[in-house]
Amino acid sequence: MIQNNLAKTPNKAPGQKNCPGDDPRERLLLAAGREFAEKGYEAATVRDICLAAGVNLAAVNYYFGDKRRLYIESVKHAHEERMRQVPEPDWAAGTPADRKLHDFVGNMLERMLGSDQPPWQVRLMLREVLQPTEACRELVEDYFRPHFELLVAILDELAAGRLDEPNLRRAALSVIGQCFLYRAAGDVVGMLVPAEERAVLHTPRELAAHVTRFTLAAIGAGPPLAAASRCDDSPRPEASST
Amino acid sequence: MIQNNLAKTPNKAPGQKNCPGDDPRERLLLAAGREFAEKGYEAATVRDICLAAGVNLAAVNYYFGDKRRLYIESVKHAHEERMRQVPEPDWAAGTPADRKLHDFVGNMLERMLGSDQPPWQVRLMLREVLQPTEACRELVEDYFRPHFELLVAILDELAAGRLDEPNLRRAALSVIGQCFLYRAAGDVVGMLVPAEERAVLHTPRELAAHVTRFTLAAIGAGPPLAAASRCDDSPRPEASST
DNA sequence: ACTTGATTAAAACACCTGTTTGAAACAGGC
DNA sequence: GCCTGTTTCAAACAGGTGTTTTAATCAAGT
Repeated sequence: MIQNNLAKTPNKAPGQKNCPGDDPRERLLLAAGREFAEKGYEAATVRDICLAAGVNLAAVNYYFGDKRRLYIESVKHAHEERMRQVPEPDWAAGTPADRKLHDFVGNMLERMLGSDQPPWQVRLMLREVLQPTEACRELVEDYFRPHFELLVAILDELAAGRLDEPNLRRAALSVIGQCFLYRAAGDVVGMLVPAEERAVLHTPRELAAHVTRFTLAAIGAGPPLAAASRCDDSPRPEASST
Repeated sequence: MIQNNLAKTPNKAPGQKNCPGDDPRERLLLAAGREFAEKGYEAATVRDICLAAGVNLAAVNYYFGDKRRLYIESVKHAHEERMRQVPEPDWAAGTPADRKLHDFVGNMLERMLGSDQPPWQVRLMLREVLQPTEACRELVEDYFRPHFELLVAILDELAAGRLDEPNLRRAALSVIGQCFLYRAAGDVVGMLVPAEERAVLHTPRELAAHVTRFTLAAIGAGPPLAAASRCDDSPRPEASST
């Protein structure tokens, strides 16, 4: 009768868990993620979460034991789901590096901003980035570091070995920073840029083009933005191996 | 006896308000700012704030009427104080634009990261940026927009009129984004970069140098990072000097 | 010295929070 | 049938929250 250790997973139907109203545990994870993402850990209440999930108040204790553990699990869940939603691009051998960079940036912006509207999973992860808790380290190792290393490798290819590791890392952070701003400070950016300009130029696709051009020029693998340079016309063909 | 409208300012000694233990209102504003910056709006309690400020619990109601209004006032207060602490650079006429960019970036990083440790005022403003409340619009108009316009003007000077307004704005956001990342996601950056490298290269001074070089190269006003270009040796003298 | 108004202090007030309880409902095994 | 373990439910708990009240204190003003 006394439930000292938590019920990991309900006993019924362990095979089929994709039905929407199926698993109360799954429903809790989903509702909790949404609520935490929107309001933050403190402001989100387990009562609202349970109400949104359509489960009893005691379920959070039954399945997770604690609000804190529910939060951690919901972060992991969101991150796993988001990884499934947006897979890393897989390039054919011989794809030019500048194309890879463009795809990578586009992919990252797509994941951050979403094609239609920013997904709550990213907002939840953003909270972890800004104020790390226990769930953060895992998030970094499983999710951010592989992407980061991939970006560094692409930049290394673009620089053709002319940049050492520290400079490659800083350049990678410059790329990420450019994208990250639109995600984290999107509201403020929206106040600084005219609305019509935002509607046209601040789409994931346009932003990806801008960030890619900006970065290629910065590391010397593409023409500068203000393109009236001395060595124009030939935008450095060395990095477009094809 | 009944205090329907709030006491705007205490009656005693309106002239001298710089004494540390002087004005309870001032002390509340300070303690509230610190507390809100560290824990966020919901997690910070008026009891802790009053304890830290050394005032009675009822003082927050007496001077501000409300927790929410105390928060808003503390944000404004922090922003005003931070503006006083780090004044905008004032260049002599004829200062080369690339020098201006370097100073601007250094100033922004200094303000964001602090020379010794990140100031709580910025952390408080950061929260507003990430999740705007009523205090945000005022913050943007009074604080961010002037800096943003200044940066756009510098970039315009560097591009020598070869970039239109939208592109200038996007370039400015690229500059801000590069700096912003280290502030907002500093912890995650710290996990991705080796500690010794961070200690040496992730200081405001070094970061300013990197961001400036990156940006100058991107808009075509400086040599690219991987500097083995075809038109090498002469890194576009139009904006050099120093 | 008395009055007046502003300020402080302690206690109490509702209300909401995360968490726990104990019993009821449900399943499958014998 | 009955029993067993799992899952749900409504109610209550203990503690903390923002806010309000009430009286006490203080500093002039006259």
